[in-house]
Amino acid sequence: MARQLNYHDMHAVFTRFREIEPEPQGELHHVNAYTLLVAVALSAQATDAGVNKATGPLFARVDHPQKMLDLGEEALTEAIRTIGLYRNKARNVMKLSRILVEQYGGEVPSSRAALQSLPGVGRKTANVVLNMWFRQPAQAVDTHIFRIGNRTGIAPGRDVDVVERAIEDNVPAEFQLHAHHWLILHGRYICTARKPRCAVCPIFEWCQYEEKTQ
DNA sequence: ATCCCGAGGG
DNA sequence: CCCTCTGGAT
Repeated sequence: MARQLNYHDMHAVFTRFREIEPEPQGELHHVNAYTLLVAVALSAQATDAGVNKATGPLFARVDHPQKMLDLGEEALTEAIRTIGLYRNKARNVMKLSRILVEQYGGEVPSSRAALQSLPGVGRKTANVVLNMWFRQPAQAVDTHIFRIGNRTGIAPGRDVDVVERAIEDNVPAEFQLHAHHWLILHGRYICTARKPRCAVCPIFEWCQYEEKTQ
């Protein structure tokens, strides 16, 4: 496993990310806090492109938890069938929508505890909503960030909560808010799981990945 | 540790 | 064919 990069190298790495993309954006389609929450919940073990394909038509009509209740679980299941794990996801989104209507006035709560108490919403999903909607420096650790953290030395750790803490503790404060999307986009397009594109990697000189090419 | 699960890429 | 994709609940 890679060693944690020191402060100097961490600063250099994120400075490079910022030079390439000053305002990194997520790629999950959404129109408000509710649709963001649903989109992120649907994105488990699925690609953003795959989720967007299903949520485009869905969110055009359903952009509020009450409308989701009106739509019904059968129709939702059909609408998201092309996404993986669709039965569990449809069931969870229906339950979650009911809770939002009955307990939160149809709004998406802004506390981690409230978010994580929703069915189908774990720590990662809660962190993404906290980061993207409520603009908190929450560090969601997904498959990309776990892989990259360990390959590069940006945030090494055997499990996700160790990686999450490594990011909180070692990413310089000025980069905390955008760290999530910089790392996601790097993982999606450069440091891919299968054949990482080391030849075009902007942080190659700091990377500790033992199997890196070039 | 296992299950859920379709789409896309190699 | 096999692997991967912004995980969560049991």
